[in-house]
Amino acid sequence: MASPKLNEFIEDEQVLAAFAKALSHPARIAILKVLAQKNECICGEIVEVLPLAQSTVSQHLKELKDADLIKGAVEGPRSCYCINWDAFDAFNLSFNHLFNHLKDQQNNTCC
Amino acid sequence: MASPKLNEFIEDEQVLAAFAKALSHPARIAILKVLAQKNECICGEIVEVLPLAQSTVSQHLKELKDADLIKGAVEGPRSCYCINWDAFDAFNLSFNHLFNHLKDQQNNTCC
DNA sequence: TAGATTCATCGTATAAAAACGATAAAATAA
DNA sequence: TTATTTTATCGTTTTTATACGATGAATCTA
Repeated sequence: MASPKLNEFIEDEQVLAAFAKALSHPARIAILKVLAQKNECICGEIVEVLPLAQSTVSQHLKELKDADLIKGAVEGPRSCYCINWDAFDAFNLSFNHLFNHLKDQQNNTCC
Repeated sequence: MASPKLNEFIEDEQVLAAFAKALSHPARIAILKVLAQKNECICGEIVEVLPLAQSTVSQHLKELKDADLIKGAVEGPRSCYCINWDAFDAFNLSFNHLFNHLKDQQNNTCC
């Protein structure tokens, strides 16, 4: 009965929603900030600065990776992560498109 | 055990995450588009163009309202909704700040 | 080789989100 | 006044998200 009907919305809206979902938890925003600041870093460094268990951080990293916002590379026993700027720019563009699209029709005479 | 630790992140990240969460479902993005296009409209008009039940649409409207992205006014037996442009602009600004903040530190030499 | 590090994944528990039908409240229309 | 319209809310079900500890695989170090 509670089957998500995401597929019944248009592609564009699904893509944007997926991006927004990736940013919908403060831990994931914090992770992006850390990655931007350090340029690249391993999972353990992120765990150090977040109030979350290692397994939880790893899960958040996976979600960011699934959303294509970050890249990960195995380096020996470690995993090195960094922001995927190309995808990031594309998403930023999509967002600006939505904002501009909405603003284009702005009309302050509403209820 | 799964108690959300949202409060342990900084205010700024929480605000952004809450905004992103409001946009994290295609139905809510679609609703914003309809509102922008029609400038204002009642719940029933939105229900007509979405593949969701009235109660579900009402729920999504409530979430957008809780996030302060839209305003609602009772008009007799109907509810008229429209975009809250002030809050919307503020959120857009916050998002751009995040994007710019991250981009400022961009350095393509990563793993 | 043996022990230590690092991290992804599994299992599990709890909370939140998503969806619907039914219903009640409010206002309009007959 | 009675019936109709409109929509928010309640109750419920299903799915997804969040969080943690434990474990195993991979690599490094002693």
